Amino acid sequence: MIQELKNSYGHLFENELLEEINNVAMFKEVSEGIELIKPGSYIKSMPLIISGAIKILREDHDGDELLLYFLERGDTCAMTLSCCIGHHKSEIKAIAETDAKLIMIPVGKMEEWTAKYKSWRNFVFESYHKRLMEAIETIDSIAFLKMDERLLKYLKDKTKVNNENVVNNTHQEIAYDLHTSRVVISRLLKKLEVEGKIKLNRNSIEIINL
Amino acid sequence: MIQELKNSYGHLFENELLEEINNVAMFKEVSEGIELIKPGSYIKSMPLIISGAIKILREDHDGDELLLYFLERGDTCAMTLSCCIGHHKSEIKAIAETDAKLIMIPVGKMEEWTAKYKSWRNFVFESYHKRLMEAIETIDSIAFLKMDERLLKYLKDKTKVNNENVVNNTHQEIAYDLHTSRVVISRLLKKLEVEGKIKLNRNSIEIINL
DNA sequence: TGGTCACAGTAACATTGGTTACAGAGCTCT
DNA sequence: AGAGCTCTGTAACCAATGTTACTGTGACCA
Repeated sequence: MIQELKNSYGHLFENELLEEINNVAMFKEVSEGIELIKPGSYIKSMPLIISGAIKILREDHDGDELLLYFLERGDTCAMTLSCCIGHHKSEIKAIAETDAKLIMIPVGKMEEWTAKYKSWRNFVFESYHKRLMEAIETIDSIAFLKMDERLLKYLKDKTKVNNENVVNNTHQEIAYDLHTSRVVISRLLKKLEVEGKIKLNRNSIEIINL
Repeated sequence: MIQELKNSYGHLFENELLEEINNVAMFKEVSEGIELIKPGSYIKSMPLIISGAIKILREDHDGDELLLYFLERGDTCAMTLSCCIGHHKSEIKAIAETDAKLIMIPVGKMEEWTAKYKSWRNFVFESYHKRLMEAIETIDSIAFLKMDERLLKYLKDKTKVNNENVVNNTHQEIAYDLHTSRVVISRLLKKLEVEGKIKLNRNSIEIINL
């Protein structure tokens, strides 16, 4: 584990902290589609992402959902952070977007490291900042963009986190993430295909030129 | 200053920290409508709110804006926090919603106190958590609610932070906060008046029963 | 090979929200 | 009182998005 840890977090943490993490943390591999966090649950450990991507969703009382953002290598979940520290319930849902490798850190250590390591404090603050900015960026998208622009942004984000130019999703799945209906997505995707920006196939979308 | 500080933050911080704050911080009074933070600016001190309310807005490239949330007594600005610590630019706009009293803490002390005082760390983390939750609540509103419900929520929030059952705003001002048009707001307000929930006057809205 | 199923395409329509235009009402200043 | 201003009410219309319903098609399986 120590090697993977160093690859992803070596530039952030001093050796002593890396050692500590290596001693107490648990390595975890998850497959695409696995639900990592359920809304309303309490969380006992905090994930550092080594590889892969996690998608973070918000769910309303009717079970409607909306994609908030993706987490990637070097990221951690700010919601988990504050749940661990403040002992709040999770307010979000996390699903493995791809197969992913995680390092799970027990809650107890976090408070201790926050006092002890400046690099850890910086990491935690930086994580909060990034997540807050992502949430605000999501607000921008919903408030200021029309659905066609949101869809474009979605496709771009997807290709980025998946690191390939094919999006393997049905129109219905995309509709859930953007909190709209399947028909709307089909309509807009068709338009993008006519414009030559994408190529539509069953269960997948090939990105030509966004 | 020390007395007002103790009234608002005495339950959060130990005496030693309160003393330190008292020594280095600057007391500041602002009038309603004053712009405290401009988007794109760098921030050199962090405000603790003693009284009054601050409204936090997001602005897009065209100057369109959207209300994110209000800050009240006991709150601080998470954006300022991360700007100070991470030396990022401000991504938001802050305007005094009412006359307000603030205590301004110089950036330099924050890092120091984070290492030194557990209560300060908790305060900072708790602030981040609250702001992240407020941002997500805003996402909920935009994504899941229709304009009439958003307007209702807005009126409720307003009466809460202003602590009175009259909202002193024009329809145009409300429209800006909710990022819609004046006509839409007038239309919906009229509907609420017909339903007996509010009473409309020039430049103000009396809340009867939301 | 035919049945079944999930997925995608499309039309027709409903609803919400945004736009334009104009009239009237209240305030302020002279 | 009258001019000029801002604010509000309302109608008519338009655009974007959501809904319903139906069709076709590829994939898979018995």
